Amino acid sequence: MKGKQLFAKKIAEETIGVLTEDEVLEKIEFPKYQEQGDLAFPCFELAKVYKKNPASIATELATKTKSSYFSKVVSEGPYVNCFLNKKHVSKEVLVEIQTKKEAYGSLSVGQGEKVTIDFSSPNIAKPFSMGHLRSTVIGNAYANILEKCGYKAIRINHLGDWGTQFGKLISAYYRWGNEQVVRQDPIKELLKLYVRFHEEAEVDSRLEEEGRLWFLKLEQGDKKALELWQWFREVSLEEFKGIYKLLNVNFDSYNGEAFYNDKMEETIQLLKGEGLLSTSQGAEVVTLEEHNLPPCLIRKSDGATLYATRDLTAAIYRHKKYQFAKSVYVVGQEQSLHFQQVFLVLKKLGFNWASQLEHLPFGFILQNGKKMSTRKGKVVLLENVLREAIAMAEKSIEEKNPTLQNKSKVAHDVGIGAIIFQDLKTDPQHSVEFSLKDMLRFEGATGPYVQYTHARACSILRKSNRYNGNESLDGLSDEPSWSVVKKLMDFPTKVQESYEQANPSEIATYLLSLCREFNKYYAHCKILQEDNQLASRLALVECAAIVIKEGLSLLGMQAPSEM
RNA sequence: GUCCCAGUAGCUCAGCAGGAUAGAGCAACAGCCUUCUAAGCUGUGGGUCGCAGGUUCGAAUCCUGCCUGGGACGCCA
Repeated sequence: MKGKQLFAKKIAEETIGVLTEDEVLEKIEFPKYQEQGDLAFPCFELAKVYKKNPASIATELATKTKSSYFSKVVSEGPYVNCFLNKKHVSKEVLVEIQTKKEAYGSLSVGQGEKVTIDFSSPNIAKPFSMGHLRSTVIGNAYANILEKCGYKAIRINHLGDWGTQFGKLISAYYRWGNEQVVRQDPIKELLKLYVRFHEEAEVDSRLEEEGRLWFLKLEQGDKKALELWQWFREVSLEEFKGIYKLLNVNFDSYNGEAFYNDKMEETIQLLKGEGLLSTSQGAEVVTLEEHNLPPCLIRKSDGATLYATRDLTAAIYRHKKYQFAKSVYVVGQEQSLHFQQVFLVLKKLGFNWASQLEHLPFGFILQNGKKMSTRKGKVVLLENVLREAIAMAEKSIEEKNPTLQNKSKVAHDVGIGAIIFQDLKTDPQHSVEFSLKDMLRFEGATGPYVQYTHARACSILRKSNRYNGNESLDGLSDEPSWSVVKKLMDFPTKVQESYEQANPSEIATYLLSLCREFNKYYAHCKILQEDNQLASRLALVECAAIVIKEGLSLLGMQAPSEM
């Protein structure tokens, strides 16, 4: 990275009055092909100013740009190509990583400020679906990235534990439910009831009515309704916590929608006080005509509250409680309009912190090109998938490394890692077709591939019994190791990009490229070989292990040292 | 109908604050384990970057229109 800065400085010195150092820095690119060097500066812009052809400008600049940091600077067509001094730069990079260890790549932009991050948020009495998996792993990874950037992340699981759906469920339970049956396998039975409700409601419209009525009762504190709700919530949460344990995800708060019940009246009064509420078709709404958006529904015509009311209340509560610098919602893209509305209503209420709210949408998990639907009962249960992944990892270990210690722990880390990585490697915004086959794949561009690379690196370090990381090194200048060093140099930039774009997949794809380079290196160089480069090679292996482990940790994955 | 998102190799995806020869993985085929973990590495084949215009010295990348798929659009969340 310093090389880039220096290159920019040198170029700027030669183009005084035309380009500033920062402008040069912006234009510098990384050539695609190794023969073209490590850094490149295109001269098209200068050609316009100097009214000369870019190639001759490049030639001129190339001869003038010199530093002990560069091994050579040459022109190639309209580009000035810079080759860094491999030995010099690699030594500096390796020492930096060895010194900073897992703190390598950390940023301080957050300055310890708080960011609340609302993610996972499954619905009570429904199975934990693949869609919630996305929210969970993306949210958790983004929270880790925020922390890497100096923020204090507050992880909030905004449980879907309130709403009309519970009226429907209670109604269904009273119609067809049986306590014994539900106790045996709560979520599965409750889902059955929920699905049946929707099936029957299609032919009998009175059911919808009844469901709404039960929810109203629930909201008014009806004892029987509350008891059932409480029961549904408890058994569900228990099951969810099992999944979080498997995924190794923790929350600072499980305050779901119900938590805001007694706080919503205040929000409604606030809206009323500001004169924002109006009545429309019997419901109370905040109009957003000036933004060309449909109105935000605050209270239904039957007096019950809505999703938006709860989200408004939650935002206000969270700001009061945490004084966040940012508040992020990792929720599916189908809710984009909803968040747009909620954020605008808060702005209309005069909260200047409304601009610090951010919806981080993600795409659907599709089945045959269509969104999965819980209502029709067509869901793939996450827990089964996780268990299957672990079992497959176990089988793999039996085949490949039967004498491994800690087999079950490693199988867990690898199986879960495969699932998490599969999800995080694609851009969150993109919808993805559900594929069990891809999730359970351990070869190629997968989590286990990255973990395996790490384990290999660790294995070498273990075998080099004399290496302790304190040997003085003189750097490496061969091509295979240089490719790895360049990747290692990229890590801080990637951390920053993944933060700025709120995109964990930046880290995942980066790790794949680093591992690819490392594995090439591993295949082509004998590392444990007694010569005067041994310490440098081992340092390279150690640094690769550090960065891979830290990268995986940002994604919420473990990095076993053997597998 | 209005708005949002996507369309890159047979499949899954990178690349998209414009830049040199469009990259991986899977699948197919051909190789590499008496030497650091073969969950790996090497090679071969495979592309009108949805279509048509435009901006630019230069477009997969930016703009406009169209086509295709998905989603959202008042009492679900």
